[in-house]
Amino acid sequence: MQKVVECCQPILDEPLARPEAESLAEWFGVLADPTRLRLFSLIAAAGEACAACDLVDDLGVSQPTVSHHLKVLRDAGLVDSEKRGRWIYYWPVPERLSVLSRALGT
Amino acid sequence: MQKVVECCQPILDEPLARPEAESLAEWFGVLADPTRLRLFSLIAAAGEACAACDLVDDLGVSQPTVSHHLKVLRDAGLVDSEKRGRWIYYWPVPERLSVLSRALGT
DNA sequence: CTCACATATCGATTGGTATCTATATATGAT
DNA sequence: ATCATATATAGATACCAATCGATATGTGAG
Repeated sequence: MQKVVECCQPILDEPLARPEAESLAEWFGVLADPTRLRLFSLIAAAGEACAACDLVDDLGVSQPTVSHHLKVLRDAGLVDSEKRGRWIYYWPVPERLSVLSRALGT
Repeated sequence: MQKVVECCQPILDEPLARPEAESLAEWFGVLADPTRLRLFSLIAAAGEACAACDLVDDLGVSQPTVSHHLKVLRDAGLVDSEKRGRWIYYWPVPERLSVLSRALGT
């Protein structure tokens, strides 16, 4: 997720080159886990959320697992976060979804 | 990919339930492989294509690997296919992408 | 200062999947 | 009928990612 390839032509339009395909596949991979999707959706629907406050209980997975998924989401730029006291709050970055949406052709 | 859950509310709108999350994640998983993305993109850009005719050479992976990915794409409903003589032709089913697009919120 | 708690990291396990080679199956051409 | 070729399957390998328990780290409360 480091090197950001300008992503991407709608995949229906012309054959994806290898680097673009790798970039896109990585992004879709972030969304290809049900726990992570629910985590993101919980954050997005709430507007913002913190792990201990809201997320661990709702998801039914362990705290380290939630922590891991939050890191993946943050690294992918799908959420942003801020530390407030002992808690870290997360909120969605919907522009990232738009990029994917566009690649899907809409 | 068997049981088709009515999919899905835009994931920004309200928390995804577990079954919907699993469904969506599975679809994104289909797109989360660079070889498979390029394969789909090649088919879509060409309008239609057959494996031996067009695909194996361009992708640089073995014939069984292409066959495997084509099966995944077909099972997911992202492509449809028809046998003509010795060849099997594939074409894209873009409506499937629209479903994902919509879940992403556009 | 100490304690409780929020979060991150570590190490291990496990399940899945992409890929290959080898081989089987199917089908049209000669 | 035989042969060449398109596709599928089988079995093996290798890698990656999700998860957990245990533990470390950081931070505010009292």
